Amino acid sequence: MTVADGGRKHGATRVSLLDAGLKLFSEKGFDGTSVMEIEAAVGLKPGNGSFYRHFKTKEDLMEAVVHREIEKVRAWRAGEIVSAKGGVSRESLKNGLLQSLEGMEAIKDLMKLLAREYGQGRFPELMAQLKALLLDEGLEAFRKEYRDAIKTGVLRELDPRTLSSIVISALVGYHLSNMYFGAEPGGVSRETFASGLVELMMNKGSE
Amino acid sequence: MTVADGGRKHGATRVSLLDAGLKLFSEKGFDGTSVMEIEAAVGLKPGNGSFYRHFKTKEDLMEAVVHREIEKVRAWRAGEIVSAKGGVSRESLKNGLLQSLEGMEAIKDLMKLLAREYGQGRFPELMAQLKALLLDEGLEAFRKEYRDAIKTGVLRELDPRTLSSIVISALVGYHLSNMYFGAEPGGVSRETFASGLVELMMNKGSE
DNA sequence: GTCTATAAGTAGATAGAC
DNA sequence: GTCTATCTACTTATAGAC
Repeated sequence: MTVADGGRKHGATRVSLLDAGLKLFSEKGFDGTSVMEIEAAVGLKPGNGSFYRHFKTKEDLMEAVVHREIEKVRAWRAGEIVSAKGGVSRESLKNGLLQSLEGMEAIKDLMKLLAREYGQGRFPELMAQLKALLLDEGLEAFRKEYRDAIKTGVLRELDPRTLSSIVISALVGYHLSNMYFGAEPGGVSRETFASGLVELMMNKGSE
Repeated sequence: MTVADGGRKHGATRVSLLDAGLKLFSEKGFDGTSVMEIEAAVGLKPGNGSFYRHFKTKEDLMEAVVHREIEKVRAWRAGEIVSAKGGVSRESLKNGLLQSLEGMEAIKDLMKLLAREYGQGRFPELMAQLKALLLDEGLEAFRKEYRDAIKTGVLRELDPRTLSSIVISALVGYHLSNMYFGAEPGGVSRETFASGLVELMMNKGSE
């Protein structure tokens, strides 16, 4: 047990419990998931409290689950700072949007968890962290990218903050609709959605 | 008890229970809300089961709550079919968007409830109804409105279905961000958001 | 229509054998 | 690190007095 990993305990069962926790909490909610179910999901005899050899409480598991997912997102973000140098094009914009949608897809369960538990008053610090990570940081990244592109006349003349807000809202809305209802809004595919959004963002003559 | 109201029972306590149910279920979830809490919220002595003189089960209250809210939405929609005749303008578009945002604001609790309980497997018919009401019908209304405006060259040349999907996704994303995080995405006000979105939708020279 | 009282079940959590 | 057994608290729901 090193200092660097903050006292993380190893063990396959612990990892399985984290996996099962993420899945069950996001599907059925924190309250809706019993420790018995979690035990059963990882092959432990349910109702015997073997769970408590790995986590102090159910809340404890919740925190560990979210922290692990947050680290995953941070790692993904770190490898993602490529930021198309050499100007903004239809293709680079579209790719950026699709990448964001894929990023959200990758943390589907985390987003579901957030949507389900946020505002309940429980885990306030955890949820604040998630909000900053998913909304604030994402918005800031878009804003920077669009600011310059607007100056060059490639993108429509619009306050970069407003444009970023619209774009990220559209992406989040599209993703959530997919996530919750299992269907693309209006049957519009990811590709078409991204292309259409790029079309709206760009000035007509621009390439 | 008339036939027309489907056997609705009158009584102030029942109405209070519906109000408290909507509030508590949307805030803390169905599982996270106990019958005791609901009783306490309406001034009944908690834990004595007086609740059960009004509703057969807790599930029963949930269904009654959602049905009442659905009726509210339908009534609101019915009075809403004004649909700016005489062409689409910047102002009429913006007003339409703002009206949609206000509509979502008005059913905030219902949307929160939907987000929290949908996909949990419980109340599947109820949730399917909500989805159709909020997403499908809203999208169809937008699509019809935009179809003609695109033909006249006022709006950008884009498949009406795609445009509707983008617009409704943006509105939903913006609203959810407000709802969950208590802050406008990027600090962009409703007015600015709607204006910006209209700007993106319209052709540059159009009025 | 609200109260007292309570039944029956299930939740989170612990002690200790193996 | 999993199992048996159990404690305590809380939940939904009911029976019956007023």
